[in-house]
Amino acid sequence: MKTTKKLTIRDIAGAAGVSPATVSLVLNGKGDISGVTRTRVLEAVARLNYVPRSAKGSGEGGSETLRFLKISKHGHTVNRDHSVFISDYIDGMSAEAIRRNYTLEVVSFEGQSISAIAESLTGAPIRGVIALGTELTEDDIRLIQGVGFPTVFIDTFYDVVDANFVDMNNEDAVYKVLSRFRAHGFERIGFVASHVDTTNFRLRQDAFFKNMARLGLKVREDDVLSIESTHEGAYEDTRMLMEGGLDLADCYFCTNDIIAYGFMKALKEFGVQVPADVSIIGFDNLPQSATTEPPLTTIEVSKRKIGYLAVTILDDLINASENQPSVKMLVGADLVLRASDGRDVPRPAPTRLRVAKQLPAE
Amino acid sequence: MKTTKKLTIRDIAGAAGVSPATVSLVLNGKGDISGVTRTRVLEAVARLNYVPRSAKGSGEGGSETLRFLKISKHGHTVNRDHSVFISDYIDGMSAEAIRRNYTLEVVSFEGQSISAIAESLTGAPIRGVIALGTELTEDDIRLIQGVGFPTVFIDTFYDVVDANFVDMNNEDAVYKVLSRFRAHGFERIGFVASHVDTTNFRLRQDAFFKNMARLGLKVREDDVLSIESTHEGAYEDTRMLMEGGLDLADCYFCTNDIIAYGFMKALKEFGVQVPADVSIIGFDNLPQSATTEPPLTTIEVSKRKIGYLAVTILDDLINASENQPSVKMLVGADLVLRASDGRDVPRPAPTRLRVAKQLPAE
DNA sequence: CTCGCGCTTGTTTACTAAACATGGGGAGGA
DNA sequence: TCCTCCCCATGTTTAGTAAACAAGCGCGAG
Repeated sequence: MKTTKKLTIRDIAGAAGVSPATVSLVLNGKGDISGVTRTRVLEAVARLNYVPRSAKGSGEGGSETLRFLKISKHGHTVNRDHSVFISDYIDGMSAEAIRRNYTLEVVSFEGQSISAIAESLTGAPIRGVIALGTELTEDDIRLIQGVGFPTVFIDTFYDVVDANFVDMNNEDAVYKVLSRFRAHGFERIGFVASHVDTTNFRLRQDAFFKNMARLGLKVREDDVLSIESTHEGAYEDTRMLMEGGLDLADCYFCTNDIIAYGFMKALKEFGVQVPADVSIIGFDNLPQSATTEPPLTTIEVSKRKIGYLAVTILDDLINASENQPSVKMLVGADLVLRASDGRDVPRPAPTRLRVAKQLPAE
Repeated sequence: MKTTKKLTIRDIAGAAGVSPATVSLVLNGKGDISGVTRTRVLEAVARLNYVPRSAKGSGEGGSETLRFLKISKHGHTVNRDHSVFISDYIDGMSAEAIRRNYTLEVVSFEGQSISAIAESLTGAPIRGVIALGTELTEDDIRLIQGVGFPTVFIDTFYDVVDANFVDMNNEDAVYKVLSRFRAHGFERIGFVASHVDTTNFRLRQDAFFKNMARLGLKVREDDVLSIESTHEGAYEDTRMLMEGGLDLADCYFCTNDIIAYGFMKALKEFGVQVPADVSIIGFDNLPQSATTEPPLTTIEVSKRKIGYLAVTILDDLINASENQPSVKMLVGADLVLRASDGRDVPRPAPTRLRVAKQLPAE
């Protein structure tokens, strides 16, 4: 007879209302267990403070663990405003990690040096690393990869760096934005850049110029603005620009949604109507973009897909029997149409003649 | 009441002594079914001559077939000289298709119009398409994709086209070539382009200029040559250039190995020593490159990996429950060092002063 | 104290119950 | 007679368990 002191998996099963086999499957991340049942089991484990009989000190399942490094060097882009997309990345990674019998652990770094981060990996009981590369430089990436674990970087992309990347396809996304503006017949297409230098912001700006050329559109130098990337900073910088007598373009593509919110807020205070006076398209489709005034047309990136593909590529690296060529993946994005880009609200600017262009098939 | 004439899966289940769900799993190759049980079910199916209600006339297993379109529009690059890399693509695709329970069928097209190719797909009993995109234009790609099957294009890559691609990373590969030449201290780095316009050739040429700039190297306009892309054509064109008094650069990166063979053969006939007088690096690592005189330093692309990844992405598309963002993948490559690039054979050109540059870590 | 055996604990395999999705057939209406 | 719509039969999928299996712990005997 077991004592009342020593818990077994059968006690957890009874407490959770499932079979012992199900508890085992949950604890080992195997089988097809629904989220509801999994939660119930894990709650029973926590409540009863169950420790498996064969538990190792702390190496529980460690040899099959993937570590996600959530790295925020300066917090300008990896911050609470963007926690929803970090969460989407994690959802995508977690689902696929579980499917492939890995445990995904998440380790956050805020302000730590990259060498400290690299050092935290040394000797860690993990099989591979997925690193959030938003705020990482090329050298950062080489340093993390130099630790020697199979590694995939997400939310960043560098040419000629021999590493594995999964990132959004900024170029294709910006092409969709600018095609949209061109379809509206806008001639002065502006861009709101960010003071902060991250890879994706830079890629987006490069894509702006490249696609303007590709679409046969001219860029006016003073239609390219640069403002702070926090909501408050974007708002203040835009106010200052407006106070400085900014001559508005027909429309602006903003580097990301946070910048677009601040930009729109300041425009509103100066009596500028969006999209009647100036159209705006953002990038990220944060949840708030559906509820801004007006709701923001924006680019939706499938962050879950990025997370999923990162685990796919990482698993290949882990299981490869020989040296693998690096793989760089770009995940496409969709334009989410809302009110801010001006489709249904004609621009009431009688002092300016708009030349109708041939509209691409839409 | 069902008649004795019309069998259902429930009759088979009864006859085999299993549940209808198990019969379904057996017939669809899913689930974890033991060999004993599977045999029992299949015997009952055969004995009772069961035909599923939704059976198509000749579609036995056909719905799980992937079709590889081997498309040669003009044969300048998709030809016998390159059959080894087509074969590598197929090997990679085939192994992964089998692993995912697909049949890979290969259909060759030589000189046919793209609309005829698209038409051959209409109504075909297949689940998805992988198309060799080497000689395809953007419009070709849109036409094939317009048929409506899940489709992945390999050996090509287009920005802003909303399609799925798996291609070699030309930019990273060319960076390795030029880094190598720079490491040798070469100042006049030449490029041998191809008369034929395919995406990869164009990407390779773009990458040449881009990486020369990135590495702080100057391009001399007359060091960029353009010759025919067949072995014979490359040889003749080079002979003509030499007869026209070509002033040779220190080294040349050739668009592909076939071009490099013809180029080297003609140089040899004019008494030019490779790599003593001029160094050469090719691209593709065809088997012959190991046995040329001298053996050719070249770029090795893992074509099997490309084939493998194409099936991976295609399977995701086929199984997706909702519209998927396009995915564009670039597979890295390795520089295969042989004799042709001049590492161990100093250039005996006393009439020209070579300025030593600081060598990057190698 | 050590060794061997039996039993407990946890895991895995292979199947099914039940829910879900699809399409065929029948009935009704034009 | 033909066409359309709705319902139900058929087949598939999801998620859980029974039962078999594997490993190791604990207890008893020498």
